[in-house]
Order: sequence, then C-alpha cells, then structure tokens
Amino acid sequence: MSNSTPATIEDVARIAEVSIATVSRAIHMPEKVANSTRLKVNQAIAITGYTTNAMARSLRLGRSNMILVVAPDIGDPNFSNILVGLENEARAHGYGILIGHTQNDAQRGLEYLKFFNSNQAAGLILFTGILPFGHQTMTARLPPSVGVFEPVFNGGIPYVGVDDTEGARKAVDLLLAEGHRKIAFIGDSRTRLAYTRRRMGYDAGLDAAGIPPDTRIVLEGDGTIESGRHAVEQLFMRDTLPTAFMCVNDQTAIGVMIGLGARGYDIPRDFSVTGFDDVPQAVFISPPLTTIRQPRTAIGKQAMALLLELLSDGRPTETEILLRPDLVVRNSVSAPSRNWLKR
Amino acid sequence: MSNSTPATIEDVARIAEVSIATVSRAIHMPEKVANSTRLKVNQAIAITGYTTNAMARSLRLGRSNMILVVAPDIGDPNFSNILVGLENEARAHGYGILIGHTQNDAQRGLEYLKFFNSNQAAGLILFTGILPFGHQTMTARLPPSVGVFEPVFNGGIPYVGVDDTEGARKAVDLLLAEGHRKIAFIGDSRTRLAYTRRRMGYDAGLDAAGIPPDTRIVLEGDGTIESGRHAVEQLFMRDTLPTAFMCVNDQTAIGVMIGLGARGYDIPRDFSVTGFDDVPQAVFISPPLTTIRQPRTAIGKQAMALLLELLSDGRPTETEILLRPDLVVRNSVSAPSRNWLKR
DNA sequence: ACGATGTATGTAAAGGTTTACATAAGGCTT
DNA sequence: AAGCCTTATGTAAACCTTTACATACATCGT
Repeated sequence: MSNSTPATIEDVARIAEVSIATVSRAIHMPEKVANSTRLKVNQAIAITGYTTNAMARSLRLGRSNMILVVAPDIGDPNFSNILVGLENEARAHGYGILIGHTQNDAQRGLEYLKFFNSNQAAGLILFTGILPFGHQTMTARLPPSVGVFEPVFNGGIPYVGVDDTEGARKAVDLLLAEGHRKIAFIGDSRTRLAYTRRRMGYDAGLDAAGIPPDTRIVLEGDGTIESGRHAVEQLFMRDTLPTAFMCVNDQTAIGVMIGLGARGYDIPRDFSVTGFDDVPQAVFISPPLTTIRQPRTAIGKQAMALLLELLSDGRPTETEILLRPDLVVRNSVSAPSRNWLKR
Repeated sequence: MSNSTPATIEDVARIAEVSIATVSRAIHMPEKVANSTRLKVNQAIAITGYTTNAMARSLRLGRSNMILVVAPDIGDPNFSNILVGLENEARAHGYGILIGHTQNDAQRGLEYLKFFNSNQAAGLILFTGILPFGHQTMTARLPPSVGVFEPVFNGGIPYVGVDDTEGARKAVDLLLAEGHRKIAFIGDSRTRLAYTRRRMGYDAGLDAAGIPPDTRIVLEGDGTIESGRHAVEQLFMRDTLPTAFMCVNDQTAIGVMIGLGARGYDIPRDFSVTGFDDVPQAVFISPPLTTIRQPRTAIGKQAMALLLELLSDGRPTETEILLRPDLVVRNSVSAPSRNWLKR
C-alpha cells in the first residue's frame, strides 16, 4: 500500500492472477476483456493504487500526453484565462499542459523544440503570431499545432480567435449611436491581422453610417499604453481632434485615457474611449472602460479541442475558428459634448 | 537529417563508430571519455541532430526533469510573475515546469498526484497554503516540495515568501509619519499566517508610536474586494471611523476604496488607504494605490532554487526564506484631513 | 619481465508499458 | 464430429536510455 516504490503493471497482474497484457487491455481496451477478469483487474488496481507510468507509456507509444503552450509573455493579462480554458479541456482528455514563455526571444523559443524531439510533448499551442523557432528550418517537422488569437505565420496552422471585424463593428456602432461623427481609430502594427480586421470593422461601420473616412484621425502605434498616450499628443498637435477614440486594444485605450486626463479632460464628458480585449484592468481604471470582450476561456477550450482532434485525426476539420466577441458597456462612452459638436 | 523519426542514440553510435554506452557517457560524463572519441561523438550528434529522448531517460532514471507547479488559480494576478521566476530558474538547470490549477478543489488537487506516481514530475511547488491532496494519506510519500508565499500545512515543507511583518511595518510607519493616529487594520482570515504576521507589523508600529491598540477598528474579512467594501460599511455603522485604512492585501484595499468612493469620499483627501502585494491593477485604479510590493520574480526564482537543491541534496538548507518587501508610494495616502482630526 | 593499477570502451540488463502474434477454448455450421 | 470462426488470454519483442560489470590495453614500479 504505502510502499516506497509505486506499483507497476506487474504487481497488478500478479494480484489479479492474469498477465500484464490483460491488465493493459483491461485499462485501455476494456471491451476486449471478459467482464469477470476486468473486475479482478480493477480490484487489483484499487488494492495496489496503481497508476500507469506515463514515461514508459510515452516511450512505448512514441508520443506523450503533454501539450506545450508557448507564449511570449506569461504575465500578459490575456494569458491566464486562456490557460484555464486550455487546461480544463486538456485534462478532460487525459492530457496535461506544459508552459513555456519565449519573452519574444527566438533563441528561447527554439529551445522549446526539444520537447518535441524528445517526445515530451505531443502538440503545440502558439500564442505568438510567429513561430518561435527558426522559420524554414523547422516547418517540415513541426508538431501538430494550433494558434490562439492570431493565425501563425503562413504555416497552414489552424487557429482560434475572435471575430475582430464584428467586434470592432460593435464598438463603432455604439459610438455612432451615441451621436459621434468624428471617431479616431488608434491601431497598432499594420502587420498584425487583428489590426487589419478591427480596422475593417471600423471602416464598415463608418461607411454604413454614411461618414466618409478621414485618414487624419486614423493612427498607428504599437499597442502599448505609451503608444496610446502618444497618439493623443499627435492629434492635439495636428489639431484634428475627434470626439471619440476607438482603440485597437485596451492597453492603447488606457494610454489614451491617461493622455487625455493629463491634459485635463474628463472622460466620458469631453471624449469617449473604447478598447478591445477586456483585460482585467479595464474594470478598475477610472472611468471603467467600455470595451469588447474576448471570450478567453472559451477560446482556450476551443483551441485545445482543435489540437486534440488534430492529434487523433491528423487533419484539422477547420482552419479558422472565430468566436463572437461581446460589447461590454461601462463608463467611458457618452454622447459627444456640446462644445465639440460645434467644431 | 530531416528524417521522419528522430535520431536515437544508436544512430549516433553508428556514425561515430562507438558503442551507445560511449555516446551516453560522452554526453553525461564527458571526462570519462577520451578527447578523440568525444569529438567523434559530438560530430555525429551534430550530423544527426540527436536529442536525448527524455521519456526513455526518465524511465531509466526513475525521475523526470519536470517540476509541477500547483496553484489554486492561475488567473491570480500574483501568479504570473512568480511563474516567470520559477521558469527561468528551472530552465537554467535543465528542468521544465508543468502547471496545474486546483481551483480550490481538493479532488482536482488529488488528481495531480498522478504526475508523481507516474514519474512525470520530480518536484512540487505549492501556491496554496494547504496540501491539495488528502492530508494524512499522502504526506508520507510526498515528493520534494517547496511552498510559495505561505508555509504549507505543517508538513515540514520549506517555503519562500516575503517578510510580512516588515512589510506591514513599513505601511503603518508611512501612515504614522503622515500624522494618522486612528489607523484601521482590515485583515483576512485569522488562519492565514500572512494575516498574523502583517497584523504583528501593524501592532508593533502602533506600539512604537505609543498608540494603544483599538480593537474596534481591527476587522477581519476574507481578502476579497467585496470584503473590503463590507469592512467600510461595518465601520460606518459602528461610527468608529479611522482616518486611514491599512489593508492586508490589495484586493481588500480596492474594496475599501470602492466602498469609500460609493459614500462620496475622496481618497486620499478624506481617508488614506494602503494595500499589500502590489498587484498589477494597483497602478491603474484611481487613485493609484500605495502598497507593499512582493518581489514576485525573485520569490519564484528562490523557490525553484530551493527545490532544485532539495532534489539533489535531499535535505533543504533552509526551511524558510523571507525576502524583503518594498514600500511603493503612489497616491492613496496623505495627511489626515482637518475634519477628521477634530473628531 | 611481470603483476598491479588505471583508463577507455563495450556488453547486456533493466526500467514499465503496449501490441503483434500465438495459443487455447468454446460455440457454430454442416 | 470435424472443421471453422470468435473470443479471451498469454508470450515476447520493442520503445530508448543508463550503468554495473566485463574486457582490453597501456603504464608503471619493482
């Protein structure tokens, strides 16, 4: 019972008075074994407290029951909820997860490949939009992989994300409904698909409202708080002020709010601001940010489900799964102020 | 080269024209092998791109190179930075980390034991103050373990945390220096060691300032935002108002601030508030929270270092490592307002 | 010149599992 | 009752390492 060394399949076999092959079958292919023997085996397992040695199993099978999750930054507020979804789904199917963070360092990413060479992981979940490994070199023998949030590279890797266009459309429609006509769009890098798609939602919303695009109030940045702040300064410099700021993500929106606050303006009285992501901070900042929620736990769950499917079937059923983002109305949006309307 | 199956030690041996034993030795005990052969082996490894199969190695050695990290909630804002520290240190020593979250469910915690039975993990890092497994049953065959933040149970498991007493003392001293004399302490559960210790710092600070303890303004809660809010209501009901709230953690402090805000008070004009932890939100709330920082990355690093030591030596050098917490001054503390001083 | 000592390498077993193949027994068909 | 199919179980090989033990050879002291 409380032996020093854990019970092996042989211990079970001895007690159940069957061969080890039968024990293995009783566990993994119960229908192939007679009811009476299955019972004996189960009893023996209960007595010994046997758990199958995952190492030996993986060695024999040539694949492990672990999934490697690689993210550029574990501390990213978007990360942890995704992880919950990933982990729950994995566990439900007998898989565990392994976490690696690359800190945006390709070299470190590369080191994670050893988990696959050495059979320590069977599949890969990628958070970064790029492969964390040297590109061409490895694409050939890449393990079954699924991207989260963003499509990966061009490697034909399926991914699970959110319908960015629809989400952006919801944000812009809210602002339009409040009466805003001059709505700035503060983006991040044009190379990111999320930017392109959210921008599409913005453009479409404006177009549907009959408002001609005004490129003077469409800015690019890098998605950080600092970049949101900078965007505000730029607009004040140019004297092309909008009445509302629609931001590509919450970080940028927070930056915008800080920038506006520093200039003495009140939100939402003087300007309205929307974000995208609904990071945990969004509810704590002042005023609480109206934003678009990414269903993170659901994304994680779907991504893992897709990967598990990939692992068993070999081919993905879908190459892109987009979940529906929700508008979360808080306190950073109101009708444009009289003053600004006059402009 | 780009074979479908990864190279094994035998491939290397064949190319280097030595036995597999020599290859293994060349890798793990290089000094035991002649220079010339070591060179040949290294070349062969380079040619084949060989990586040792961790499964086979673990099976043979009877231990793995993975560390299981169990936390009640991966989404906890305290968690991710710790993880960075843990992971960096682990990787530096050839270990990887495995993450599990129990969601405060003992049953789920129990399931993680299989990682040890099956040799999938060599050691354990515990975030929860309690063992996530059935208590008495398992203590005997518990793997090498280290606690983080809090001592674990009574199982003689070493842990790495922060000097709570010193941190609390810094907070209370700041409030005293600002001129506060009536300082409330909002705690969480008395069963938590962190509570006891932070309370000790509070008591000591008051004592040093010659202020007699006033139990009417020392409250208990459960460490949540809601509980902070509730504490404010209680104090208003009883009409025993302090001029400052010293909170056992940031969540409670945020709750206190929300509660005070809801009653129309301004912080820090009407009341001062301090927290403990310096969670990421602390800087985003309004006003930004003055709090005590836990050096999270450092804690993680130390905890992992301690565990690794445990794994090799068998016995821990220290049973408790406390790091120094820092006061982070932001905007939630000022001198008590005239009005309140009169009381 | 011989045994002793030391160094470098090879041989083979062991670690726990899964599974192809072999065997045995029972039930059908004719 | 003979042959055949089906079902249940056992035997043994394979997965890839590490390492105790054996072997071979060179070096050294006497």
